[in-house]
Amino acid sequence: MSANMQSMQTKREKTHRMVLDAAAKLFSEQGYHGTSLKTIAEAVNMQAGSLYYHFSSKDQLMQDVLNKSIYIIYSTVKTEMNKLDEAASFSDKLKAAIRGHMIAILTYADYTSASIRNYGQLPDAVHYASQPARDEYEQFWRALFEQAEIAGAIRADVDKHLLRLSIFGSMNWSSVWFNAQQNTSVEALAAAQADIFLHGCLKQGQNT
Amino acid sequence: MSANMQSMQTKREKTHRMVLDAAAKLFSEQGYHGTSLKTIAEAVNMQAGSLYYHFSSKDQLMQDVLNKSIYIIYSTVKTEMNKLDEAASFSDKLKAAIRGHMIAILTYADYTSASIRNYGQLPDAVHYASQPARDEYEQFWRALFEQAEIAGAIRADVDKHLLRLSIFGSMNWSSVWFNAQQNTSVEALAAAQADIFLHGCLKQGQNT
DNA sequence: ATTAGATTCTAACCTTGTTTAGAAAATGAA
DNA sequence: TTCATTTTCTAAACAAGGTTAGAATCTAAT
Repeated sequence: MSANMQSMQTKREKTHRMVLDAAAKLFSEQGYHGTSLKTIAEAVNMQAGSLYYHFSSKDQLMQDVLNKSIYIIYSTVKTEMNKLDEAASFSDKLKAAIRGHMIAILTYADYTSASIRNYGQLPDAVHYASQPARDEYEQFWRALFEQAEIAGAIRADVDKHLLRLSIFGSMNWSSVWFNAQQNTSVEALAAAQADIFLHGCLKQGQNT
Repeated sequence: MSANMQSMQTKREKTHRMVLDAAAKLFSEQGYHGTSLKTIAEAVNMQAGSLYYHFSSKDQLMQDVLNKSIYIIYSTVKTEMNKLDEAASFSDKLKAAIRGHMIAILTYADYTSASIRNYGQLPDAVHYASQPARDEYEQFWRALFEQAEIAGAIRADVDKHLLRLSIFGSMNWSSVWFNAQQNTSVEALAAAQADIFLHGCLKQGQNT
């Protein structure tokens, strides 16, 4: 083993990641059941059987994609939240959370889209394995809205439950239509998305 | 053939519909590739091979589910739009369109969810076959927003393209989490959904 | 009850998919 | 170069899926 192996990745780690990346991309494009190990192997110039040196099963492969996806999203959101002042308003906090979620989704579209688009269509074991991480992330958003309610920032007649699900729906669906080449920057998109949810689309005063 | 066959369904039609319903439900729950013909057949107490008396292939079955889904959504939206006065405001029109789309999605969740959740994960031939109908429906929404822009109803700084995609994302995602038993009425949900997009969630004047 | 037509079943075909075990090849330190 | 270790391939096992042809069954009008 060479001396400078401590900081750089071993071949094993590099290949492991290449396979995971290819799997994420294919799972997002063709779905879990629609993607065969042969297809994944071809994407990294290998034979299907060889994948088993890196992963114990197809389920395990999907599970790793899911976990990485959830980790990426949550940690990006945390990072954006941590940039805020102590005295940040709810509006700022919500914008930051949306920005983080959007950045994660659009920057790592293969992973996040693989996670979102296969939600509910996976073998039970795979689904359950990623449930705790998903629950924890959902809890973060619930808390954010509770906090906003206490602060009196949100209109009282807005259903917080629906609001959260609406925002999630919009953000997650963007992983389907977003095109890195032809669209504006991720930052701008995130800001526009937040703006719609905070202020709506009608001109002020227009109500009928 | 009995005499009163003109108004009632033949056995063939009844079974055809039962199979289609079962397929829609399973495609929505487990995805197109995750659902086998054997599973669909079991759901209607038949053998897999028997399905071929009613459908020429699995692809054809999915195509019929897609077409029915798009038809249901678009025609429900048209119905809601037609209830409006000549002089209806853009706000009213958008509310009506959202109401129609939501009613369709939540009332026929098996079909619409099968369509939405398998979007982009289907064999090319199946995908392309339903593209024209989808395009036509999308065109309806584009026109609605253009109309609104001309009327000056929408804030000028809102990207209409993003707005449309956001609304679609929220509405479509509701087919995943909606639970007919535990949730409030479809009408109420649709109204709340529209309200969020028209006015946002912030209290008036609250801007930072 | 008979019989033609409609509907479903049975049994196979062929392909494809996941997985495994052992052989083969590649790697890199001594 | 040598050799132990890591990595990949080959080949097969085994299950499951879509599809088809023909037999069997059911249905309803006569």
